[in-house]
Amino acid sequence: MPRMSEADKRKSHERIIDAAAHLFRSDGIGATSVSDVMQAAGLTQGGFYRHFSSKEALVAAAFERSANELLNKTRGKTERQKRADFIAKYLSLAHVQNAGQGCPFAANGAEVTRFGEGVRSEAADAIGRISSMLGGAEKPGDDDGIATLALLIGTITLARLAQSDADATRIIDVGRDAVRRLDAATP
Amino acid sequence: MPRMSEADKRKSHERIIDAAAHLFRSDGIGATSVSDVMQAAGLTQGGFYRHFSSKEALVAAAFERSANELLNKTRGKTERQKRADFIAKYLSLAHVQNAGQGCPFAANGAEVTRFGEGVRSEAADAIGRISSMLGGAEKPGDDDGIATLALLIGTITLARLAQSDADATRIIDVGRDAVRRLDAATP
DNA sequence: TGTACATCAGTGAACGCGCGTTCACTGATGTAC
DNA sequence: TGTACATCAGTGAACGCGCGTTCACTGATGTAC
Repeated sequence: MPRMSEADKRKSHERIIDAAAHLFRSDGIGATSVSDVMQAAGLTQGGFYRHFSSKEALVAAAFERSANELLNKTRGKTERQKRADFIAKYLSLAHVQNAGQGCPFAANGAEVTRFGEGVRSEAADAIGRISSMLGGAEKPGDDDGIATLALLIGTITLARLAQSDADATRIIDVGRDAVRRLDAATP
Repeated sequence: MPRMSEADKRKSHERIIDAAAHLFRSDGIGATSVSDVMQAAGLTQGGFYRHFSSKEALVAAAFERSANELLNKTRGKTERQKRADFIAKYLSLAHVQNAGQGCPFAANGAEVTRFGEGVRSEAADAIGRISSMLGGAEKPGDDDGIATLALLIGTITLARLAQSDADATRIIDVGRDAVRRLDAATP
C-alpha cells in the first residue's frame, strides 16, 4: 500500500505534528515516544524519518503548532476583546484539566529549556507572539504582555498541582483577580 | 566493605535525597536515572532500594527537600524582610541559570503533575508553605501569596526560555516590576 | 566484657522492557519519452 | 495519450542502549547470651 501521493504525505505530516502537539502537552515530551505519536497519527514508527530528521525536530514543530492553536482559538472583534477572551479561556478549570489542548509554556516550558537551538527559538518566538497579543491594546510594547503571561503560566502550574477541583478553582480565581489588579496598576 | 552503621545509612539517605533534589531540578525528573542519582551520592544503583521503594518515592522526598532548601536560604529579621529577600533571590539571573538550586515548581511543576498521590501531596504542601510565607505579613490568608508565587514561577519559566542573558534579565525586571505593582494594588 | 551469630547496607551483574533510529522491502506515484 | 521506470511514503523488524527494578553475595554491625 505504500507510496502515497504528495498531497497525502502533506496530510500525514500535519497529523504527525497535531498528534505530537497534543501528546507532548498532556503526557510530557520525554514520556511521549515517537512510536506513540505515529500511532496517534495512524501510522507506524518506521515512517517517522520521512517527515522529521529527529524527535527534537518534531518537538520544535509541535511547539509552534501548540502556540498557534492557543492563539487561533481566541475570539473577539477588538484587540481588547481578544485579550479578555484569551485570559478567560486560559484561566479556566477546563484548561487545568486538559493540558493537551492548552498552553505549551505551562505544559512543557521547563522541559523545553533543556532542548537545543531549534526548539528554544521556536519557544522564544511564541513568547513574542503571545505576549504582544496580551500587551497593551494600543502599543506593541509587550512588557505588560510578558508580566500577564508569566502570571497566567504560574497560575495554571499551581492549579494543576492542587489536590481537588475546588482548590484548583480557588487558585484560578486568585490568578484572575491578580490579572485585574495588575491591569489596574498599569499606567 | 558493606553493612555500614545506622548513622552511616542515615548519611547515605540524606546524600541520595540531596543529589536527587539537585539533579531533578537541573536535568528534569524523567531525564535523571536512579543510577545518576546514586552515582552523584557516591553509591551504586543496587543499594537504592534499601532507601526507597521506588523512584517515585524518591521524587516525593526530593521535592520536599527542594522546597525546604528554597525556604531555608531566605534571610531577614521580620516577615517583611524575609519576603523581600525571597523575592530578590528568586528573581535573579543566578536563579535562571542554576535551576538545580532553585524553585522546584519552576523546574519540575509540570512534570510533577503526572505523578501519583505521594508526590502531588508533597507539592501541595510546598505550595502552602511557600505561599503563606509570601502572603500578607499580618494575616496568614495566603491568596496574595499564591498570586505572587504564580507570578514568580511564570517569570522564571519565561526567563529560562529567553535566548540571551540580556533577554532573561529584561524578563526578570518585568517580573520584579509586576510584583511591585501587585503589592501596590493589595488592600 | 566477650563471643556467636543474625541482620542488612552496599555491590555489581542481570532481568525484561521500551526507547530513538536504521534498514530492506513494498508498490503506487510521478516523470521522461 | 501510453508506456517504462525511477522515486520514495510507509511498513515492520531489527539495532544498540539505558531504563527501573531484582537478586545473590559480602562482610561489618548490632544483638543475645
